[in-house]
Amino acid sequence: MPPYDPSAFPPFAVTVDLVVLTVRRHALCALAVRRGEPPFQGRWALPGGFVRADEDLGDAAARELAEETGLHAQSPEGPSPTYGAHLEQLATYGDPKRDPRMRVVSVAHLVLAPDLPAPTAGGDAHSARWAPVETLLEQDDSRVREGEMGAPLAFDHAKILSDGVERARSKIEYSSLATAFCPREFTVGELRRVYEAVWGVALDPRNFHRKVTGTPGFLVPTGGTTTRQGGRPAQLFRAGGATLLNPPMLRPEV
Amino acid sequence: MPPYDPSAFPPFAVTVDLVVLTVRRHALCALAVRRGEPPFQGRWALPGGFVRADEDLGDAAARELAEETGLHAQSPEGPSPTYGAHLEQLATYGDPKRDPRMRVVSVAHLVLAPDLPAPTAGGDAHSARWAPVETLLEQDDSRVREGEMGAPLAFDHAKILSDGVERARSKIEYSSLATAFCPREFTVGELRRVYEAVWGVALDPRNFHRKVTGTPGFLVPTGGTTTRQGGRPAQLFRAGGATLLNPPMLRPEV
DNA sequence: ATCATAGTCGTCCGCCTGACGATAAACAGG
DNA sequence: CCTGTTTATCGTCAGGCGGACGACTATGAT
Repeated sequence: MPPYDPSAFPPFAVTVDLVVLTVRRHALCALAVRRGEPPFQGRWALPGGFVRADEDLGDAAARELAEETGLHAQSPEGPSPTYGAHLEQLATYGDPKRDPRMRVVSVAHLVLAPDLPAPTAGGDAHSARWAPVETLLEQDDSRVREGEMGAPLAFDHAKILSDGVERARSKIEYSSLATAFCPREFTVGELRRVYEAVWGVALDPRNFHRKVTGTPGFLVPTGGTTTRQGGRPAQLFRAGGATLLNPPMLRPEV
Repeated sequence: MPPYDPSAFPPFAVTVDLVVLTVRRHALCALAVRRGEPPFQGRWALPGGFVRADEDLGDAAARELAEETGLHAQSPEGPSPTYGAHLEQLATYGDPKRDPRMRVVSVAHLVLAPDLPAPTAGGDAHSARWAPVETLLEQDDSRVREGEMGAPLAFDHAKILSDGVERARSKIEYSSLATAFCPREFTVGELRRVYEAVWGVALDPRNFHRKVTGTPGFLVPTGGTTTRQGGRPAQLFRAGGATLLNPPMLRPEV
């Protein structure tokens, strides 16, 4: 079987970009890296890179994630033996003008990770940091301010980040994915603060407690307790086997 | 700004594949085309083709859709002036071995269309037909039978079709997308048959009627009635402005 | 000892849904 | 014309779940 005539189709570069989300200090944060070369030199961007010649898309995303954060990605099917982050494909962005240099199609992936100490400056990223998603998104192109994080994200990364945040917000409604933001063992209150940070709302602690402990397979108690949040000791839980929440967790109106 | 060194990244071909779903004779059906050339010559596959050099991904999907079916795709943002089908990006498939000829990344799109007369044999597809999704999916690789539709779909198209069907099944739960399967004006019973075909279940006509007519913005009455389904005349409705159903339509257990 | 903080259990009420009876309006056939 | 069949539409009732909120518990801080 002869290979395609290379002139019969347009050549593309294919990259993966990562929306890595975590909850830090009651705020939903995303990982951003500072670009060290044109275009958009000095601007913040989502981590990412080229897909290698013999690499699947998910593998490329997991490799970039490990290079940027040291996180071991957890494949969607079956939990991996080591504790890691949730990784799933988000969407693909292929506007012909999204990269001024050439035609680049980017397959964006969404990563939900527990709070990490600090981004490792390893890899080819010159610097990396966690930033609240509102900070990264509020910079619209009309008013580019100077300062710490004053310019909008490079390329179409604001759109990608926005899509990733929206996916996370809706997905924790009907799945147990919010536990991906928590450490291996966590309390009901810690899980509630995840929902509050991702949705940007306040939830009633009593109704939340009733809901999550009453959903079969969502949480399994480990037997231990902790007082790391202050107050009365709270039971520790681990994520249960259930992945779908039925009925879903209801996001409060407006 | 210098362009990339073409040797600095691997070359990819980028295609779009379409999962075009409709409801025909109480069954969820997908559009399949017969391949006229290797690989998988003579086998059924999803319609699709190369993305052009200066074409966005959604535009390529809409173009392929028009070539295969004559359908005018309705962009996600804002209904287009002419009546058309719903089109959205589904997922991207990039296994290095998914096409034996070369590295091909396929951005699959999902199309929900009302019942069409018959697929137009135009375009480069040698033949096209609607087939129930179970027929297309039940052929596993272990037992390739002869006959009308006896072989599994080409490439990884069974996986793509399966993902598209799953997306459609879950999306009609919490959105008004089921109306995309209906003609411009339709009855509550016709809409119910859409849900029954997509989910493969029987729904209570009275509870369904109460639910859909009680959800604000889902349906707007046109004033007319029809007896095309037999029995007592039924009110005609058009899809309302609401896109999200809150609370969602509940899919019966098991 | 007192207060602040966080966690956990219970109660009440309204809304939604599933199950299902009853009526209405067409058509087919005798 | 009458009757049976089909589909549409309206009502009723009970159970479940979620929002609002009171009450109590168990820590650490002052």
